Amino acid sequence: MTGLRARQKALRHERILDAALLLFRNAGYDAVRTEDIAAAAEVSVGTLYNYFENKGDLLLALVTVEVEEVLEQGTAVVDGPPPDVVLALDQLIGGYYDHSLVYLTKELWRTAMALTVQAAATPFSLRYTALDRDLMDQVCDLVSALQRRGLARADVDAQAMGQVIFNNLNQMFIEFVKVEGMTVAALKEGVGRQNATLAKLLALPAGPVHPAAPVSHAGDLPCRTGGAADF
Amino acid sequence: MTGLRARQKALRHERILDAALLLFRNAGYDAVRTEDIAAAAEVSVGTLYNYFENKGDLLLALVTVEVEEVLEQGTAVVDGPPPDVVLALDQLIGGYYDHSLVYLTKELWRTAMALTVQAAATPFSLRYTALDRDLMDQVCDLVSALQRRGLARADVDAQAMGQVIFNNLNQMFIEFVKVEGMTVAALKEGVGRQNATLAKLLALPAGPVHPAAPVSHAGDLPCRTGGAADF
DNA sequence: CAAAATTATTGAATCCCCTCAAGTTTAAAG
DNA sequence: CTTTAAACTTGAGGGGATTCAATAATTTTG
Repeated sequence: MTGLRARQKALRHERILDAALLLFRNAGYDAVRTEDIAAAAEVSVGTLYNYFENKGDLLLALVTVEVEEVLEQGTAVVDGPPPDVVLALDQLIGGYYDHSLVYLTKELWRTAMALTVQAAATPFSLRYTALDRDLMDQVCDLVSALQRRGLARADVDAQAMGQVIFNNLNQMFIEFVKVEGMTVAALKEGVGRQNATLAKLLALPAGPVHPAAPVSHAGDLPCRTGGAADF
Repeated sequence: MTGLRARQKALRHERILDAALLLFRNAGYDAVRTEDIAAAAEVSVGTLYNYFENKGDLLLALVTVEVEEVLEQGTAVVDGPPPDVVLALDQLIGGYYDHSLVYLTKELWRTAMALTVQAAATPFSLRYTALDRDLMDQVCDLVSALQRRGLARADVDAQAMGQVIFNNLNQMFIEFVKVEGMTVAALKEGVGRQNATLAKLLALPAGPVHPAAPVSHAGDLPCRTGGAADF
């Protein structure tokens, strides 16, 4: 069986995360002191910093759980999208948005997104950035899938289009969490209008397409986004 | 002539901003203490807080200057865009990007963008949000202008398309400032590829367009973005 | 099983942002 | 030119995140 030390470590780790989530949700990120979290988790402040780099990293650990679930949920849509560009985008992106407030509040999202922009390289900040990349790839994959099924123009760079769609939905989400009063429905409506505009352009031309310059697909491989870090 | 008090106030205000910019640029935002800024500006810490809400507000005051100049510079492109969608977008957006590192460093941009996401309602945070809105409107206006000149499909919602293009360029800028090693050229290349993809779809169809469902333009009025706050 | 080695925990001390009561300077009133 | 009022400046102190030297718990070794 696993050593005592390992078991205690896992227990403490979980107690800290649980305590942080509860306190953050109830009182808000800023109002919660590291001392409060430590007390609720029945450890000392020093121990808390043994498990997480800093207060922000603790929040990001919670956020990554949320994003992982969203990502998992999205695979179903990519694998079997509705037979329509608008519907497919609405379903994938709507799924993201619907899930976003299950664990976290807008205030926690604001703080988390702020942290990922500035915090250079804490473990969970890197993890979050990777997950963001995965989400973008998922959108790219959906565009590809729609093309393969003949539901969208094939002579379009699916990766570039996916990036645009993702960056837009991401930025719109930021606006959403910045405005306390805005509902998920309103967010969906705004993004829906933008996606409808793109979908219209992605629709197949009336006549049969002369297959000029179809973008190479590398078979059915999912499209991996060329990373900014590669530049 | 203006009273002594008013003159001293203006002087102090400027000294504080100058000192902050110099120190922030040289040492980085986090490494500079409010005490350092106060000392460099020859005021006390308390006075500094009489002029700005907090350390972040001081940075945002510097950022808004940058954005105001970018916005001003962009009007020329909207008023007389190059006769091609790709060129027009490259010129407007390239102008934004080229200007971005004149006063500020990537680190300062990261901090500033993080602040605008979380800081609900300090004076300069609101000011920055408004400027961001103006930038988005400028992109929308450019799309409109291209349509009016017959350079882009008229049956496209210019506002929605402008929002998408802006959100994308904005998000790409965030990625740019997150990666220290990435050059402006690399940023432009990435966004250029995305915009080229959109531009291709925006191009006029080969034959004469049957004017089905042209989006109403409300004359030549610039398009004001429906605000998130309106929901 | 006791001693040594390793790994974790602890909380007092440090650092920095920001506040506010007391003091100072400028302007207005008499 | 005083006196009074208004506006502004000041810096010590409060509060919270983070560190680290001392201490304790667990594991390994002989």
